[in-house]
Amino acid sequence: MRGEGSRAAIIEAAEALFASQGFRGASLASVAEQAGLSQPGLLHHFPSKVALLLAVLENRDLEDGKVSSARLSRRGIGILGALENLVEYNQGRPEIVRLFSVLLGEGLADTHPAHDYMVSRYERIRARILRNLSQAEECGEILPGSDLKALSAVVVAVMDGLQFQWLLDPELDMVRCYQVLSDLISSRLVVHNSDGGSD
Amino acid sequence: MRGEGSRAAIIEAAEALFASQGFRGASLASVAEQAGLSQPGLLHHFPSKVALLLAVLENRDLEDGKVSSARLSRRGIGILGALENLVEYNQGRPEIVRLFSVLLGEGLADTHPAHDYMVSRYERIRARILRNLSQAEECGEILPGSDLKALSAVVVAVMDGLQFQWLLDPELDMVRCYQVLSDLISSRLVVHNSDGGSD
DNA sequence: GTCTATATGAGGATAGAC
DNA sequence: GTCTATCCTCATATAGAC
Repeated sequence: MRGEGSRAAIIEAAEALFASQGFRGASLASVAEQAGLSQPGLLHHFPSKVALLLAVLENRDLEDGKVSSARLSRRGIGILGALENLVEYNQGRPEIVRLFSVLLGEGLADTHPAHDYMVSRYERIRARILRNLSQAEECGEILPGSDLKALSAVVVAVMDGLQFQWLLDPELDMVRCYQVLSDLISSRLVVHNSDGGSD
Repeated sequence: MRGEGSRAAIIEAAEALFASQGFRGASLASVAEQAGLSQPGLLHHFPSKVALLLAVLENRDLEDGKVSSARLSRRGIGILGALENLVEYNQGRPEIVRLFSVLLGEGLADTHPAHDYMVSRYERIRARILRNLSQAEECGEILPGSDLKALSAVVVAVMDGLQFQWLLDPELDMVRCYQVLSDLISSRLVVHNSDGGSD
């Protein structure tokens, strides 16, 4: 009981402290304290600080996978609305957004333990959006001839960039900003039939 | 001679090392070594590590000010093209882009010495773009009724977000991606007269 | 202006008791 | 599974000689 409870408490504490101080900035002792045990006690559950970081990322993938598989399952152009939901969802959990933003910055260094994770994360995200957009093009939901690969990168870029601005200035309304992009795409690229396109 | 030369060498070295390792990750000793002197020798020129960081940022503002005052001086909707030039320019200097991206991530923590700098930096950038877009609206260059404040944030967000993706995947073509957004804005919001609007 | 030497502290990780 | 005690390394910063 106390064993598994500790592990979860450690991951939760690490999430919070890596988010607010970064991986480098947060000490194992501070994580341990917040989790309610000693620093060597923490290292009983995770062999090293890097292992703890990887566990935090793995745990996030797990948690987010539950939500996003439901939220992002829409096909074709519906991805734009699904991502808007995600932006709205994220606006309610600044700590998680901060965690990824901070680790994204740190992870740019190719020697950082989160580097490979970030590289594949963005490959995956862009590929997913591209798949939806390509599908939308094939179905005639959007006009052909656009550079959908570039568009995918733009959509991801806007979401990330807005997060940084929002974290620096909580007054900024990410949803409203995202909608500006989404509306531009819809009104310019999307075919608006009366006989619908989504299921 | 050796005095001023050292100061410049230190700032250059710090720029490179803060970019690749972050402010926290780079040690004063490593900066000093790359600048060709000892760590206490470095601290003769800058009283502390934080002072060195602020000097690096100040120096960047100075250097970038020279270029950007020339590049970004276009009025009204011309800002979109000016920013495209900036994206292209940035694609040729990954180290500077990395510096800002890394420090942006670190600077999210409100205790980080670069935090205040980042907050005012983004306020300033958005305000500048908003000013241009408002001007464009008044001149009739773009259709009235858009949320130009949100649009400004979106434009900035794309530029930043693309930089992160590019740093993780140098294959990504930032200019091409930026153009996708720029084209969306132009074709949807910009009034295309035959009698022109820019001087 | 630059150096060597050093003070001082923090952080990650290990050893071994309970 | 958790603790205390400890080791080792590294980093910032200072003192004082040249």
